[in-house]
Amino acid sequence: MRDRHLITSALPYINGVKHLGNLVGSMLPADVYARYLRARGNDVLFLCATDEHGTPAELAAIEAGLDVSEFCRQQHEIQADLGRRFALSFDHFGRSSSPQNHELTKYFARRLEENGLIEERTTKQVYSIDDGRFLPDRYVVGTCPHCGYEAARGDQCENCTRVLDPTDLLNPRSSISGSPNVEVRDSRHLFFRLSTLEPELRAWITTRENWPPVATSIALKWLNEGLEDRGITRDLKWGVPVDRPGFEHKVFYVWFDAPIEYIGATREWAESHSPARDWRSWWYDAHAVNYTQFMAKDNVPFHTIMFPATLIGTREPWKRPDYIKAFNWLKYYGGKFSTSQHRGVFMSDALELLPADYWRYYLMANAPESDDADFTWELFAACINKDLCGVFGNFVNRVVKFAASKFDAVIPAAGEPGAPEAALVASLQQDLRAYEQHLDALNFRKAMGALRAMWVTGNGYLAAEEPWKLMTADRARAEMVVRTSINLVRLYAVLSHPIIPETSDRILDALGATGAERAWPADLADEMQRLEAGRAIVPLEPLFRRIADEDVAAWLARFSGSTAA
RNA sequence: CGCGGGGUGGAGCAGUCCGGUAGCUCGUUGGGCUCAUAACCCAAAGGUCGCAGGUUCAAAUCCUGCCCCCGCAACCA
Repeated sequence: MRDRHLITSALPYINGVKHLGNLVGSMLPADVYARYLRARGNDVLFLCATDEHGTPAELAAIEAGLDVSEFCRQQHEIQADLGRRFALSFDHFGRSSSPQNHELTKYFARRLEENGLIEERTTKQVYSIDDGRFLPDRYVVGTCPHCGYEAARGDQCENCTRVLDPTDLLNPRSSISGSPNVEVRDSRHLFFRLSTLEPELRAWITTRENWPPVATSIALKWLNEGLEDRGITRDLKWGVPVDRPGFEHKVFYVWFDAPIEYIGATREWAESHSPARDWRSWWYDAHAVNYTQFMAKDNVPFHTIMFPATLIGTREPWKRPDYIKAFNWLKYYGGKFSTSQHRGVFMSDALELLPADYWRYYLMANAPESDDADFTWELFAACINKDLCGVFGNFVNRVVKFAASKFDAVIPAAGEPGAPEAALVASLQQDLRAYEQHLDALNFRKAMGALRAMWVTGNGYLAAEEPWKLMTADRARAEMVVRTSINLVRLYAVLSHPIIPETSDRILDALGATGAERAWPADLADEMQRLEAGRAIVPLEPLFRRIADEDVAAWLARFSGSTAA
C-alpha cells in the first residue's frame, strides 16, 4: 500500500516576486521532497499558495494604482508562472483569498469561540487620519523615548533594539504618508486565548522527534516565555470578514487565515477536479497521512504555536504536521536580500540568466540547513562549473559522444559484466543508500553530496576502463563498458530527477526511455544492463554551460544593489 | 547578563548527542589520461578544531568562564 504524504511549503507573500532565499527556504526543498516521494511510488499531495491579506498587500496595491483584489490576482499569476518555470510541481497553487479559505477561516474561528477560546477586548490602535486607516505598529514611526533615535518603529527601536509600544513614541507619524496627524483610538478586537492551550502545545512540541533544532528551540522559547493571548482581527478591508455585530469593518488577521489556507488549498485542489476529489481525508482524522511542512525560521512560531493552537482549539481531529523542516537564512554576500534596494537575486532575475536546474542544484547543494548560508556568485559559478558541467554534464557528454562516434549512436551488444562492473555496482549501491537515507531525513546538502559521489564514480569508471583504448585491444569489453556507461547516464537522470527535472527529462528523452525505464532503481546490477543493445539514442548537446569569470563580474555588478560601490 | 544559531587547514561544510590517531568538497601543487565542456582520474601539501581553565589514561566532542560573527522570533509578512 502506498504511503500518503501531505507536503506544504510556506506561503509566499503576495507583494512581489520572491528572491532565492524565499525559494530555498521552503518552495524548492518541498518540491524536491515531493518529487522524490512520488518517484518512490508514494501518494503525494504537494500544496502551496499565495498569502494575500494584510497591510503590505493593501499598500502595494495602492502604490501600483490597482484595486487590491486585482493587484493580488495579477501578482498571484506572476508567482504561479515563476513557480512553473522553476519546475515547482505543486498539485495546486492556491490563494489565501479563495472562497474556500474564507469559509474555513470563519469555521475555525467559530469552533474556537464555541470552545470558549475567543473573547472580545478593546485595544488602543494608532489611527492615521490622513491615510484614513489604522496603522500596524511597524507603520508608526517616531522618536525613541529611550535613545532618542528619530526613525524608531512602533514595534521596536532599531537603534537600541528595545521593544516598544507605538504609544511610547515621541512625535509619532505615519510611515506611509509621513503625516504626524495620528491619534490613538479604541478598537474592539477578537483575541485568541492562546495561554489556555499552552500545556497542550508544550506536550505536543516536547514529544516531536528529530525536528531541526531551529524549529524546536524557537517553539520552546515561546512556550517558556509564556504564551499571551493574541488578537486575531485587524482594522482592514482586505481579508476574511468577521461576521459579527460591530465588526463590519474588520477582517481576520492575516496570520490567522494564512496557515488555514493549507487546508483551503486542499479544498481548492479537490474542487478543481470533476468529480471533486476528497480533501477531507488529508486533514481530518488523517492518521495515515504523513504531513511535512517546509519553511524558513521566521515562520516557525506560526507553525509550531499559532496554527497548531488553532487546530487543537477546535477540539476536532485536524491533522498537525508530523515533521517541520525549517531553514536558516540565505544571505547575499553576508547581508540580507533586499527588495527595496534591489539587492540580491530574485526568481525572475535568476531565470533570465540561467535555466531553473542550475539554481535548483546549487540551492539544494548549499541549502542553509545548519546555519545561515551565503550566496556569492563565486561559489555559485564554482559549484555549477565543477559539479554540473565538469562532473555530471561532462560524464553524459563523453559517453554520448563516444557512443555516437564509435557506435553510430546505437547501444552496442557484446561483452558480459565483469569484476569492474561488480565493483561499480557495489560503490553505487552504497552511495544510493546514503542518498535515499538523506532525502528521507530531509538532509539536502548531504543528499546532494551522495548524488555527486555517484556522478564522480561514473567518471572514475571510464578513466579506469579506458574504452577508447579497448576499441582495438578488446572490442567486446569496450562495448560492455559503453553499454554500462549509457545505462549509468540513464540511472543518473532518474536519480537526479527530483533536483534537476528538466535536464533529467532531456536525457531520458534522448535515450528513448519508457515510463518503466524512468522508475526509481531497484537492483543496480540489473539497472546497469537495462537499456538493451541495438537501441538508438539521440545525440545530446552539452547539458550545462560553464559560467565564465566575465559572467561573475557582470552579475556581481548588476545585483549588488544600491549599496554597491 | 534579551533570545536563538554559528565559530573546525585559503573558501564552504561534516564530525560534537553516545570522548579514543581530524574528515569531505572547492582551491593549490605534482602526476596520469586524451573519449569529453582546458573537462576527467590519481596523489600530495595544508588545521595546536574561537580563547582560557577543568574532568579524564585520552576532549573538536563533557564541565566552567570569556571573546567574536549572524539573525530577530508575538501585531511586519
